[in-house]
This record gives sequence, C-alpha cells and structure tokens, in this order.
Amino acid sequence: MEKEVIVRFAPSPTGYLHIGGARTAIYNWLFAKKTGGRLILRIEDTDAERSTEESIQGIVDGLKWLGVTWDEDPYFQSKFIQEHIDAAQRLLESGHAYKCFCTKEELDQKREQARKEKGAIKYDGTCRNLTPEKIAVKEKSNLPYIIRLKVPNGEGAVSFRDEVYGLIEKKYKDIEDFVIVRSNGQPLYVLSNAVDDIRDGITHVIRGQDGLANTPKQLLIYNALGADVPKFAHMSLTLDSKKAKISKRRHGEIVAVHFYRERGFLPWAFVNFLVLLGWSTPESQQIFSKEELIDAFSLKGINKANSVFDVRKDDPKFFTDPKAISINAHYLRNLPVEEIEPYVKAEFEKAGIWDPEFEGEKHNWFLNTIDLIRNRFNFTTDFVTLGSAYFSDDFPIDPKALKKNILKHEGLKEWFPVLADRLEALQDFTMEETENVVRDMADEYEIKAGILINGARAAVTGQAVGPGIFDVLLAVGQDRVVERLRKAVTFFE
RNA sequence: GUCCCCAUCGUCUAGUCUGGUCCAGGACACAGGCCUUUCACGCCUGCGACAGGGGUUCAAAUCCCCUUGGGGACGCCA
Repeated sequence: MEKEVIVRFAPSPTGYLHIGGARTAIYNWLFAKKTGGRLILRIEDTDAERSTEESIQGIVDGLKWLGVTWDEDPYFQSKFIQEHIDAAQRLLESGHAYKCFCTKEELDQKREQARKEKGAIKYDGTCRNLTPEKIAVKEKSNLPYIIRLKVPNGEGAVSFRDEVYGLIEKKYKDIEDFVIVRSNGQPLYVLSNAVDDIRDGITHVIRGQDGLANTPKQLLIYNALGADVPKFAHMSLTLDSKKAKISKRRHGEIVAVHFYRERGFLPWAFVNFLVLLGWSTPESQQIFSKEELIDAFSLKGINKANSVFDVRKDDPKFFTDPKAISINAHYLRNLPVEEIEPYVKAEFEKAGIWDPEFEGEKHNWFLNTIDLIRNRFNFTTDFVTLGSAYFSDDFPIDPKALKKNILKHEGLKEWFPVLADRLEALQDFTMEETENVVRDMADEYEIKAGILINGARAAVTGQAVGPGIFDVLLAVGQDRVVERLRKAVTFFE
C-alpha cells in the first residue's frame, strides 16, 4: 500500500501572508486533497527576533480566508528546539559533524577575501582538520564554537529527482561544511527544518524554488541521520514586472493577501488566479470549481519557469494584475447569487448600511437586485460604492453623469416632475407600464426617449451606467424613483 | 565571483519527455465590429511569440552544443 501523503506549509511569522506564501500553501493543500493526504501547518518561529504573534494571526487568517485548510493544530517549531539540538549532538557523536571554533570575524574576513579574489565563497575547513589534542585544548578553555556538518570529500555528488525540475545534482566540492548550530547553542533552519520534516513524516516537500539550493544540504542531513528522504517538488517563483522576486519589503501590500480581501476579491477567485501563476493543465483551463481544481491538480503541471505577477504601478486602469481582476469579475458575475450574498453582506456591514430586512422581508428583492447590478461589477466593494443607490437613499452622484445626462438637457428641469407625476400615478409599477410612460412622454414632448432614460438613470442611481432603466426603476421602487426624480430639478439650481 | 535553475504572444500559459497533425492553440489585456436607452456582459474579427547562432534529421518550438538574457542560492535569517 502507498504511504499516506503528508505535506506541510511552514511559514516563518515575520509579516503578513503574501502571495508567494499563499501560492505555496495552496499547492500543498491541493496536493493533500488530491492524494487524500494530510496538510500540516508548521509555524517556523525560531527566529525570536523577528517572529510576532500578530504575524502568526495574520497568516492563519489569510489561509482561512483563502479556504486553505490544514489537518491538525498548527505546530510551532520553537517547541522542538531540544530535538534539533539532540540531533546535532548525535551528528557530532557519529562523526558527521564537528565543532568549529573560528570566530565570526575570522569568517567574515575570509569571505570578504574570497569575494575580492573572485573565488568561491566557501568555508575552508580549518576546524575540520583539527587534531583531537587541539580540540581538547580549545574545549578546555571554553572557547565558543558552532557545529558544522561534515560534507563528504571527493568526487561524489548529492543528487535527487525533483518532481518539477527533474534530476538535480550538486557536487560535494561545491557544498561547504555548513553551520547547523549557532555558538549560542541554537539550531539553524537547515537543521531544524529537516529534523521536523523527519519527525512529522513529511512525504513531499513542496516549496519555492529558492529552497532548491538548500535541498542538497538537507539531503546530507537526512543521510547522516539515517532517515528516509521525502520527495521534493520545487515550485517556480513569482516575480514582479521587473523580474525580481516579490517580497513584502519591496512591494508592500500589493503582494499581501489581506489587501485583496479588502479590495473586494472573492477568496476562491483569488485562489483560482494564484494557482494559475505557474501551474496549468494540458487544456489550459482557466476557471475551476474547487472540486475541478483538486481533481485536475498535479505536480507535473507546475511550470519550471518563473512567472510574473503583472502589477503595473500607477496604472490608472488596473490596480493589480488584470487577469486577477478578470477572474474575480467572472466569479462575481457567474456564481449563484446566494454564494456571493455573504460577501456582499460583509461589505454592507463594513460600510454601516446593512439592513436586517435584506435577509428578512426584502430577501428576494435583495438577491434580485444583486443579480441585476453585478454584471457591471468587478469587486464585492462595488456594491457599496457604485451600487449604493439601490440600497440606500444616501448615495453620491457621479459628476460625469450629472453633466452628461442631466445638465446638458435644460428641458429635464421641466420633464423630471412630469415624469415623476406620471410614474406616481401608475397602478401597476411594472416594466411594461413604466416603459409605456416613458415612451409616450417622449413622443408627446417630441424628444428622444434616450434623454429621459439616461436622465432618469442619473437621477435615480447617480450613475451614467447601469442595467436597463426599467429594471432599475423596478429595483429602486416606485416611491423612491418618484422622489428622486422630483429632487433632481435641484441640480439645475 | 562560484554553484544551481530557467527561456513560446505585453502578461499567464498549451505544445517540448514520446521530432511531422504547429506558417504554434487558449486566457487576460489591447483594437475594431455586432447587440443596445447608457455602460457592461455576450458573440465575431483583428493585433501579437518559438531569445540568437550552430548542429543532428527527409523533417525541430520540440533532441544536442554554444552565446545571450533572466532568476535563485552562496548568513552563527527562515
């Protein structure tokens, strides 16, 4: 029987969840779902200096919002430090590692030297060759030391078959005796991470390609510890439009998951967008339901080349990657209304214009209205900005609409009240009846129906664009329409 | 500087392993058109790429080599 798949997402809590991390989490999650395996969330918080509680919460919130679920309570790497230290001790005893008494200053100097001479930057092995006597002397005088892994000498190489990149080979001579324990006794990431993966029984390490260079070192640790090695799948990185790796420091919130949440993205739409950044199916399918995506997912579909997150700073039309917006718009417009309702509600609550009747008495009307106006929207936030006139009497009038559809036609000063009277007089406020009123009036006054229609749209919704006017009138309702038309003459004052 | 990785439309990509069906397909963006009371949606059309050079082969986006370009790693960070 095949071993159960166990994967992990192991972020270091030094900031918010950004799209690179989210993408890694999503691929791991998808792989776990696809294989019926488990996903572990492991917070790598051993850098006490930079790890914060706030950041942990931010990452958890971000993952939850995206819908990425994990299978056990989050693990905290800091709880297992003793295990890492013990592992280092074993490595020391088995001769796979050694104490190095070189000081930081000496090492910095050697590194600088190597850089100057344009040679390889690599530890020279000074302490590897210390005689037992010399070691004893140094130990006796309580000199601080770090622990380095002893990389095999000779012509060999570490090699492994990456699930994405294929055969990767690194010669021993190109790997330095890397540090696994600091002089203060604390283990380093390269060790902790491997020890944790061994303990947690991780079967597949799915991580960014920036971890590729670490893999041979970790393989050496696995071997020295006598552990089975997991499979590795390195994912291509996400770069910015200048082809630099995206990072919190350089890009700010445009790469933060929470930013997209605040800007009115539907979580699944964002997942759909992110998953397409560096992964595809043979058919190049673009839109996936959750079930479809899990079904279609495969490590083989991960692209080897890095991809560009196409944010164009200062683009007046797109505040982020146009494709992300288009996918979001697609979901916003095509999902069953009931599915977007909760997100719309959240926006209303945030804006302080939520009315409990929207899910009581007015529920049907509420859903129909969302359905009516969403076709022109890209974000859930649009419902409270562009769509406020449908749900509240306090709505702004777009200056362009005012100018083009109202003020341009002096006659409306006279026509609006007439139209208001006639609409008010209607027994049946229906599409048919309202249309008759408008068209008859246009004939009577010998004006184009469009003038009345576009003027009414601007007066009733504050906007120059929107659904067909008779739908709008019905959605807004007879009383409000009449009131707004009458009030519109004040625009001419 | 050393090592590792990568290279198809502006962007995301299919096709590369298993050469011919590819004068390279899809999506987004862009341009034009249809529809129309507005704006969208939708539909149609267009623009647009195999980084360059050598091989191998009857045949190369696909295989090999070189060049160029890009990315990543080289911490007592994770």
